[in-house]
Amino acid sequence: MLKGQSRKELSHARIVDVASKAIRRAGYRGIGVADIMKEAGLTHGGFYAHFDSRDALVVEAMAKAGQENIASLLQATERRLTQGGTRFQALVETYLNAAHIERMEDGCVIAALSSEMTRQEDVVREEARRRVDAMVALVHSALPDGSEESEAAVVTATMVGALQLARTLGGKAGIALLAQTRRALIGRHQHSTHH
Amino acid sequence: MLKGQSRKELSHARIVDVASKAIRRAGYRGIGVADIMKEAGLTHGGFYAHFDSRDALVVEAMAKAGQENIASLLQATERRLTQGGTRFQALVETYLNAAHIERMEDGCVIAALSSEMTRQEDVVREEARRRVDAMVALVHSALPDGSEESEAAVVTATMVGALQLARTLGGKAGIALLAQTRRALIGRHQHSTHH
DNA sequence: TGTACATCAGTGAACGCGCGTTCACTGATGTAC
DNA sequence: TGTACATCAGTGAACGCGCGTTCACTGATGTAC
Repeated sequence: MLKGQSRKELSHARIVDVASKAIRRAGYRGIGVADIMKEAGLTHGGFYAHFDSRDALVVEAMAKAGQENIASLLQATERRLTQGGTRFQALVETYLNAAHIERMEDGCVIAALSSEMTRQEDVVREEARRRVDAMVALVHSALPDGSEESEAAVVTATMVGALQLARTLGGKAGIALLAQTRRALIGRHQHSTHH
Repeated sequence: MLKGQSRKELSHARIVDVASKAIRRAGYRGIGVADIMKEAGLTHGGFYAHFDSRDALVVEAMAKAGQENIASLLQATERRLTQGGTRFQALVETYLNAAHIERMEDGCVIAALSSEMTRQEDVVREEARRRVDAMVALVHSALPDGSEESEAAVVTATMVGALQLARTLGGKAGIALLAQTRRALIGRHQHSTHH
């Protein structure tokens, strides 16, 4: 057997992938072990050969979701950059895009889960913290050189909060909130190149 | 019987009060009907004489929590105003106070539940929308005359997002994020009196 | 003022269901010789 | 190359538990006369 990944590793990756979408769509407790296994083409009995507990899967699923988020934000930002504007502007326009209101399962894991994070077991909370740190670092990297990390944290909080409220409001009000938040963030940071 | 509230009304109010704290502490699904009734000094069997369903209680609990939030923000803002500063500054300093990180059960119902709101049944989502609208209106009323409601919505999103991330980060990082967000919001809006 | 009855608020057992977890087993894959 | 055996990944029934909801019943409160 010389394949890059064993059969078990492939199954494992499929389960984590399904779970990373499930927790974003339905929340930490919104989908059960049996459903996740089924969606991954397996039966629930085999679950504990892959994970010590449901929470162990949740941790891996959050990590996967966060890494996907960062990768696709970087990629979309790069694409948008070719159309002019600053890197920060491109990031904000990608994250606060109206399309991000729907398809939560492919969206930001922090926006999907943040108000539930403090209520999770320690291992899960720790991963949540890592996700927030990684997102802040990404925003920081898009801000002009010399910007403070704390500034990136405020921007992150604004984007996450706006996306959540836009989802709750829904419809035109939601889209309008995202648009207004984009304008506010971009307007505010366009002159900050001389930091 | 000439009391202002009947025995049943008193029980009802107690149940709603317990639930309004429970959902903020533990989330929409974090506490069961039986526990809520017990905490209100009753047994679970009587629940359905008060509410058509668990969700019906959740709606009332959210409304209660939101009204309490607004009342106590107004009160605390007023108190802080006597020490100088603008009304907006007083509101931001109240909401983004380090004390708000803990004691979630007495804190902002939106920050406690926002990422779960989109996943609830319609009646609950509708109440969630009302809570967001009410909070935006409160922020709007604290901004200088002539400010746009959309500006208030962005501020609300920023405060809610910052509080959630601060809770997730915890410790010094959380407190620092709140402080930084306070500074950002207040600095940005202190010159906007001439709107 | 007292008795008889009706209504009301709450009790506690029971229901059906879904969930996380365990475990004895099976069929497929890989290894020894 | 072929046979015998060991390991591995996954199966499916079963467990204990907690939850929302229902319901027959009880004790207290209020009303009629």
